[in-house]
Amino acid sequence: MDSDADGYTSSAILINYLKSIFPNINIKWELQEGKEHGIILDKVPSETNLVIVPDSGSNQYEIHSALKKRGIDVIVLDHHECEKESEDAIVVNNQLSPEYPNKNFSGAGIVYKFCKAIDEYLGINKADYFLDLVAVGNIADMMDMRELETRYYVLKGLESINNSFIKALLKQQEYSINGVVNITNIAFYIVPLINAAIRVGDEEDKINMMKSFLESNETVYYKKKDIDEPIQTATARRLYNLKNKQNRLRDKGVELIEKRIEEKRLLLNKVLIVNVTDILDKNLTGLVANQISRKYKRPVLLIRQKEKSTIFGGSARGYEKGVLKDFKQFLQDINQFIFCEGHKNAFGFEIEAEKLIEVNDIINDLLKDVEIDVDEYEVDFIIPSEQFDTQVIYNIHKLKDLWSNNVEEPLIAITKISVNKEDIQLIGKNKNTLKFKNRNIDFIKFNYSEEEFKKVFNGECFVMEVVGRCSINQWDGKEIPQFIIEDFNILEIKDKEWIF
DNA sequence: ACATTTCAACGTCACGAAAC
DNA sequence: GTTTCGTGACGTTGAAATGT
Repeated sequence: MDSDADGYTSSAILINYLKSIFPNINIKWELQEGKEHGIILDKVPSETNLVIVPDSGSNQYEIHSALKKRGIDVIVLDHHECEKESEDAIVVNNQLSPEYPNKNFSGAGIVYKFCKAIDEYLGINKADYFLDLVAVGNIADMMDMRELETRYYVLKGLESINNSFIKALLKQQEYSINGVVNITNIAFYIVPLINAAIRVGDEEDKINMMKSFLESNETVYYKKKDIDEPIQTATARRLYNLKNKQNRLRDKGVELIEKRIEEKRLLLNKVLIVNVTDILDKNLTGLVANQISRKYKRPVLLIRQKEKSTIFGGSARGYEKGVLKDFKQFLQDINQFIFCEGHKNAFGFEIEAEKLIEVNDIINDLLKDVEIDVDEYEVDFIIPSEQFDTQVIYNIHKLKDLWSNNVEEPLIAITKISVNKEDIQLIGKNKNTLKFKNRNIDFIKFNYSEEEFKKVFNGECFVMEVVGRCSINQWDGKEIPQFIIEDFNILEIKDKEWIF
């Protein structure tokens, strides 16, 4: 099984399902150690009858043939693109089938469909019980949620969480999740825990995670409280701590890279290209790249020399708020990379070492007239403040369970807001939350420092435009509609404006 | 989410007893 | 008299737990 969240969930669906209908079935599972995918030939035990590969393995043609020669059947349950259908394995892959229109269904989804087919064959209905795992797998694998079938199963899965480990993870995060099990909360508070275990956990952590997904009824001694607790509870807590550990490691990495950027004066470039060979853990490259691009407000390429070769590989991040909205396309158009694969603003790449300097020059030339670190927002709605009311907020909030990958919560610009100085304040324990009221709606901006406040709000009345998102603040049993500011602009400073 | 508090592990240093 | 070894106090560090 693959070592990513979709790999874990798809394998768990398969094993849990098979065990539920064939209680005496003998299943052995094997974890992939690194980022490799598919079957490892040497790890297939000699007495094996059947190998099933969830979430990968479509293109392991030679391995399929080798296993076939040993008299072992292979079933591939995959959603990754590949050249052709293997002749020596049974391949279930939505990308290969012209008959099956849904190309945005992850490994967990394909495994579910496979179980559904067994259901039909046996005249039973057991696969649906595992839709919670289907949901987590598809959310984790960033499937396009505009795909109606995928979204249907995801929402259905989240309606009833059956898996004891997902339950334990939700319990661990109950403070943040606040009882709302929707796509956003799974994506922000559950999936990152699984990913943290995969990135910075050790072998034992990963095995415990899989056991937990497999509904193991093992208990673990919890020394601090002197009790035995279910492995699911212990693992959920462990993953939470691993997430903290990951954050610390990430921040340490960011510090090192920042130092390098300064020493090498890399900010003179429009796109940051930083060599991180030997100074940054491989598993953290993407996370660190995120932080760096956010901090310096520009796209970043963290590169690393591939062992014993002249090729550099690495992790790229676009600056989403910036002028370049599709960094991958931008780099592909330069035509110098061996490949760029992944999402628009988060992807991996490889390039010949000798081309790096040239690429840097090309980028600087292409962007020579562009101010790279300026924020530019693509908003979904522009609403003049006099048309903005609480009804808008309620209407958007009603849809909160739909927000997901490619179905993002709308980003809204409110224009022509006029506020008097005395209606603007810094609140909170740390005095770092900006708040003002306009036409009876609270506008909030988090993390706004006192010195910034003094510098910017220097005058009597301010005309501004803001971009941000609608939300409803639930506090003390009350629901208060509010607008969370992401960024704002002051257009004009005037004398005080009287309402009457 | 993030800050703060608590806990556990580790290294090191000093001291003294035992070994040489 | 010198070296080695073990022990325990102490401080440092990072992990884990808790609190809001």
